[in-house]
Amino acid sequence: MHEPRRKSPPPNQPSGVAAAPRIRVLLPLPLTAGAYDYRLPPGLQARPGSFVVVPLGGREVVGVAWDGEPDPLLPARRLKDVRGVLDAPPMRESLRRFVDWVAAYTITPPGAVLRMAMSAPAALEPAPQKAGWQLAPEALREGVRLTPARQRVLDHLQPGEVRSGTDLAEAAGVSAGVVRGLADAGLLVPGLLPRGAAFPLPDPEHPGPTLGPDQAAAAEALRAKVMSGQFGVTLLTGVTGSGKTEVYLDAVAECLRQGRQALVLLPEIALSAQWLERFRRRFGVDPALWHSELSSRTRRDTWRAVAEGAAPVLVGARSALFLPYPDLGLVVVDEEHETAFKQEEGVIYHARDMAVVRARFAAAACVLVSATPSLETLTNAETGRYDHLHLAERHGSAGLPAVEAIDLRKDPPERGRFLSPPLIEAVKDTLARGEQAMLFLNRRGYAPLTLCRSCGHRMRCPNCTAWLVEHRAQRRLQCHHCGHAEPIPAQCPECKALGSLTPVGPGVERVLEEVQQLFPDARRIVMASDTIPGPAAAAAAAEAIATRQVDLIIGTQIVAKGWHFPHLTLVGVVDADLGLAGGDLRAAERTLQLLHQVSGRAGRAEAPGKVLLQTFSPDHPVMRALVSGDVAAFMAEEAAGRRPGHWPPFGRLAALIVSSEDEREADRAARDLGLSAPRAEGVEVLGPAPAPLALLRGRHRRRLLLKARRDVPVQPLLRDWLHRVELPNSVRVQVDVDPVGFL
DNA sequence: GTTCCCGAGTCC
DNA sequence: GACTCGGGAACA
Repeated sequence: MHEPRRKSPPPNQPSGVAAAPRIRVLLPLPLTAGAYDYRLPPGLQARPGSFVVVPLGGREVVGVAWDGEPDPLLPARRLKDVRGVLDAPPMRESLRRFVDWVAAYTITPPGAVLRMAMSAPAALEPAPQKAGWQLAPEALREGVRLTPARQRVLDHLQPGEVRSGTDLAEAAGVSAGVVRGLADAGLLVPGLLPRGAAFPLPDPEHPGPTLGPDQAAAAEALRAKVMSGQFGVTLLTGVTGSGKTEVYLDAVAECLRQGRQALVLLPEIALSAQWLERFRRRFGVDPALWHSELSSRTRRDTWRAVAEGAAPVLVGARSALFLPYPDLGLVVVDEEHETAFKQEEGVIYHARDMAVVRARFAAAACVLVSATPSLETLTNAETGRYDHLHLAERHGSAGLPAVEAIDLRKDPPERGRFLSPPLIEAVKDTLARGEQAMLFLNRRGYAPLTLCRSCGHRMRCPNCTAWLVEHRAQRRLQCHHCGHAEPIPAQCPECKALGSLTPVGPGVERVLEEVQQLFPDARRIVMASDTIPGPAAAAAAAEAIATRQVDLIIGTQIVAKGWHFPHLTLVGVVDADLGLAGGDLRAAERTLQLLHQVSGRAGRAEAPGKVLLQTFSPDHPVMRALVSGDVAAFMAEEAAGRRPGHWPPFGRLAALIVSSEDEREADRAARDLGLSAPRAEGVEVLGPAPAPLALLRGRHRRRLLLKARRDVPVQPLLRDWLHRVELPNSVRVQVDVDPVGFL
């Protein structure tokens, strides 16, 4: 660990008559009191945003000089001195205001939010300088005879220029040994590499793909938004395959011309190999990336490059919202309806909503992109808060796939099987034509439930309210909510019957097994989070499919992400009803979005696509909307259902999750919270009730739901409420403002 | 009497 | 989040 370079106060400064000024310092810790006050000793300069080193308890912590007035009532003897000011670009006002805003909105200590904005502490240290090679002085090189390889190396260096050995060897097309040899001969001498040149600059004028007429019109409108230099939100919609990405990349280009930075948020950055390929085609280089799996070194370099403005385009997961862009001009949220944008742990926030706020404080344009926008965003577009651009047609020659429902009551699969005769026929035809087919089932593993045939015992997780899922490849039963896994027992743990445990229901592994029997000659690939663990595997799978090394794709929801598989013409949804059960407010909306997205994988090139939905309720509004393609009508119906009860987006929700390892304590705490629930006009508290996962990772969970009219600010109510109730320390209360999903 | 471990409280 | 403090358990 390096000692950060910083300015320290000069020693033995005579203490003058005037008291040293005080400043507020926010520390990246979940301190409920917020910023602390410190004395700024003479000789140190700090303004809001400066990164400062301060004592806390017995240690030193890096924090940020914050806005606002220090508390004059705090006695001077309780104050400590700022120890130093770091030589790093100060945190901008737009980011400081964002941190405060997110903290207030999510009811989190501001320090906990600041921690997300200081996620690469090493970046605050000065960049270590790396060594490279430069030309030796002219005199030393005179009269030396050179091999062509050596000459090429020297030709790739300007006088005074420093390049790294590997970079130089690669540019000259020689081995590293040639560079080494030149150095040994004294023709190259060591030098220090310039800092911060790690990110190649995307070129907005790089020739990109040609846009179709309505793409061009939408791009023009977005460019105008960026050029205005003002905050504004635009919803960009269009059917899958209409080329929305190319349209917003054009806005990114405009942002670059303006000299500002652009941020693109993707729901699953690990699966975005094909997206990156499109970026490269448009700009000639790779963008800077940000996600949780970056190495600490890349993390540090990227954070610093962003802070210095050296990474003009950043593509990342939700945490990229908290990077220190000096002048953010555009924020794009692609697949804005995706629930992956909701952070469910720690600081609980929705990155799509926070992206809008981030853009507002930065005076940036914000673009929300989706083929199936959330009802929230759609409603904002309809009321005029957001502008709306729509691409009506698929780009190029591709048409929309034909969607049909297979009524499983009329066409049931064989006993113990999951593919119905019409779906099997369709797959057979597709393969016979030499085209690719995909079977979609949003369930990992072999079977979601394991049951004892003699006593009816069901294998469940000891830590969670969930069935254990059989994973046949590993011969284990796994819990998908905690880390629990156990071998498949030979006998029933309850009645001790031997060989009585039976898998019930399908998972992708079981569909694979069925497909192996039905189409033994088809080349198959399973795409699920456990078979595609990272970006490299995702890229390899996409490549194998695009180059027709695969005939049949069996996958969970990861196949729904924006892939472009030109030879895929049939998509079969094994269980279209999955996800509709359960009391979730958005179950129907989310199922529609997911199935629409999966359907969009079919027929993206010349050959027309076909989608078959296996369902027990072909008359369900979701199935009807998918078959007719009239998503707008479905969303209108959905809105009509939510408006009267003031359900989101026509009202506000906040969930309190009370949890404890002790079930009775959880119950008591939940009851106490229920008894002191806020009573106000337009506010209603539902519960307490067991949370849908009543037991999760060994904690018993109860849930209360606060529902309020749209015009009621819920944060003051929530803060008051939590203040009023004394709870034992073993009980944890999580506040989830605007909850999505059922956790 | 000594050591170790955990939960609670504090940090300006 | 990291540190200290203090009480109680476990040991000699």
